[in-house]
Parts: sequence; structure tokens; C-alpha cells
Amino acid sequence: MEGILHALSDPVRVAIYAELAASAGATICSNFLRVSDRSIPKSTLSQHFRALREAGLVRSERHGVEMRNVSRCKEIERRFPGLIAAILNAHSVQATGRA
Amino acid sequence: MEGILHALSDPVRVAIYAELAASAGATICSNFLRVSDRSIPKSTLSQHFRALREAGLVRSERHGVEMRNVSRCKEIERRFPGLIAAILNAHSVQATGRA
DNA sequence: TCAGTAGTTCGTAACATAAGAACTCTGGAA
DNA sequence: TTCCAGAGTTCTTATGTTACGAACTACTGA
Repeated sequence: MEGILHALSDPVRVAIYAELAASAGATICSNFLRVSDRSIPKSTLSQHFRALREAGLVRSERHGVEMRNVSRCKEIERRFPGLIAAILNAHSVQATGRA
Repeated sequence: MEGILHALSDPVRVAIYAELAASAGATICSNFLRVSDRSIPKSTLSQHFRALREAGLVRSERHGVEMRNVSRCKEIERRFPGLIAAILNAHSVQATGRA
């Protein structure tokens, strides 16, 4: 649980996770080389994905040359009901400046 | 918001915060020199309280020689509805091993 | 086999955290 | 007053963590 909070206490990671959670299908890592109008180096991005995976927030699998990522909302919801929803909601409140 | 998650991603701080949030009145710092059966040095504890204050999670005021701390649940609830409740719930799930 | 794209790992510099020592601040004796 | 003890804070340093460029691996298509 602390791992989840720690992973999502980084602005880049929470932005990535929010987008993964919102999208129905899978998204590849390099879609996030630019996040919130900021460019992220490849190596840094790779570490961010590792953090998300190790916190159990995301599952990644290779498909050919690329890595497809999906959020694991459902599983976390089962262990910690409401947690992810509250965080994502807070994130969007914050992003849109009160919403 | 990232500040809140970061502050609560530490096991000592989330334990302190959970206890503050649960208690009706104010609690002084030195009540937490022992947390979850672990002894915390004074200086470290002071830093933890600083982190909680700077994240806006806690308000502290001197009363004579001691420092009384209260959680600021209500204010955070107004900006980020459900966030604190979900985190505290997850924390207790975790502490009691599924509850 | 070669080239190109997608990610990972390694090394190092910058930053953050933990805890002991020394400090401040307050209230109550002497 | 002056001194002391208790509650917190600040300083210092050792240890951990993070960011990112460079070098690497994995896969695919020509």
C-alpha cells in the first residue's frame, strides 16, 4: 500500500497512470516520452514504468518490439476499495484546478 | 496532492496520521516516540511531523511546553473528496490483514 | 546480416532521508 | 532572577534514492 502511494506521489507517474487507467486498451511506453508538456528521457521513463510495475499498479507485456501497458485497477480495487478512484479523482481536481 | 501521497507513503507517518485522524482531541508529538512497536528518535519524529505539516495534513500548535497536533481531514476532504478516507481505509485493511 | 525502433541497465552526480549531538523555548522550582 | 528539566527543532554526516546520458539488449523487417 505504501508502495502504491509512493509510486503515485510522483507527478509524471500519476499522469501516466491516470492516462493508462482512462484508456480502454493498452498503451506503449514511448507514448509517454512527452508528459504534461514535458519531455522525459527514455531511461527515466523506463524507471518510472518499473516503479509502477513494482507497486503492482500496472502490467506490461511485450508485443513484438513494443511494450504494452495496462492498469490493474480492478485488482487493486479488490484489496483497497475506493483508493484508486479517490486518487485519480484528486489528480483530476488538481489538474483542472478545482473540478 | 502529490505532497499528500508522498507524506502518507511512509509507514511511520501514515500510522501517526491514522491515529491523529481517529482521535477526537489533540495529541502531542512525544506520544509517537514509539510507533507500531518501533522506537523513533526525536529528531526523526520531528522531521516526520514537519512533513505532515508541509503536506497540509496536520496542524500543530504549541501549548506551553508541548506541541498539540490535530489532523486536517475536513479541509482536505473539501479539496479532494474521499481521498483521506480511502487511504485510511486502505491503511487499516493493510494493518489488520484484510478487513 | 544489417538497420532501425523499443526498452533496459549502468554509472555518476544531485537530491532526500535518518539519527545523534547540540541547540532553543517554555514553565516551574530554588 | 537564575537554574533546571522536558518538548521540539536544527545541524551534520552517513546512507539511500533518483535522474539521465551512454552503452546495452531484444525484436522485426528489409
